[in-house]
Amino acid sequence: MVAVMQKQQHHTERWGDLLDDDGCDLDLGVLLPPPVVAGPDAKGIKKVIEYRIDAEGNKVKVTTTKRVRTVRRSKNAIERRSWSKFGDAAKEDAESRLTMVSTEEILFDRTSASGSKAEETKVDSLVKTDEKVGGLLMVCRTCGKKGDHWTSKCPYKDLAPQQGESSTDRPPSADGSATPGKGGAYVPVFRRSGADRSGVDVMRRRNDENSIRVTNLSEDARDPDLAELFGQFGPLNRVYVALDRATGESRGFGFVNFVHREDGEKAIKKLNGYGYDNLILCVDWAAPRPN
DNA sequence: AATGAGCGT
Repeated sequence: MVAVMQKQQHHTERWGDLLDDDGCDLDLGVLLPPPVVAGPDAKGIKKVIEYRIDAEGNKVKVTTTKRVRTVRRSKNAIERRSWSKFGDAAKEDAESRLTMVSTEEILFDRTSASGSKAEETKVDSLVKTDEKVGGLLMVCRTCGKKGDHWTSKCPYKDLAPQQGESSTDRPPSADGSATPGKGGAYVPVFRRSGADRSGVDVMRRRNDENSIRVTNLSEDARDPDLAELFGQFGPLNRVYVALDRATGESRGFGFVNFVHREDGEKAIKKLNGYGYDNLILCVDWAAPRPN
């Protein structure tokens, strides 16, 4: 709300006279009283009293009253202030070193990914050789099928026990073919005699379910940084910052897998929109990983 | 603006 409170007597000087040669109104400040600022008070009301010259050259007192936007922090932002420090800030005496003015010249150009054609061709031929050999040797350790798929591609691989567990249940048969059950029907490892059938410890599923995607990561945030930041909410299965394979630079996003989904929920609520390094994190559930 | 690796009988 701007109100012209009071017109004072007609000023004899004209705009042109008040301006210097460049048209700058440098002299105005001298001719007019300085503005007076009051508040904002408890209700956020701020008053400014200033003097101006209006279009007709009249000296005018202007009182401006407005409600000033109070600095409103999100509940999360307030709560974050009570967090214990992590990263560099956790180090003793770090406070004074965290923020500094750099005199370095900083270039923002990014080098393009390198990799020569010659190398690629070489790798290609190696892969072909491998496949020839692999075609003969490829026997899935989980289901015993030959020449069909690698162990890691086995449709039963998610049900396979952890390495070193119950693998002694059934030594490989003499002919080298692994683990067909009695009568020839396939018996998954976890159902074979002596195996723990509780389905709790033995079934090792790769848990990609509680996977969270973090984008807008700063260039120098790495796995341990994510682990530290997200680990505050609960145990993690995995932390991964996507790197450019050629340059090793961070691609600015990453993933975090929580053991418990609720912890993931909390992390998203608290960290989405959270400023980390110089950027505002974007945190949400990740889309399932493609094959 | 943006959705992840590698191991290899």
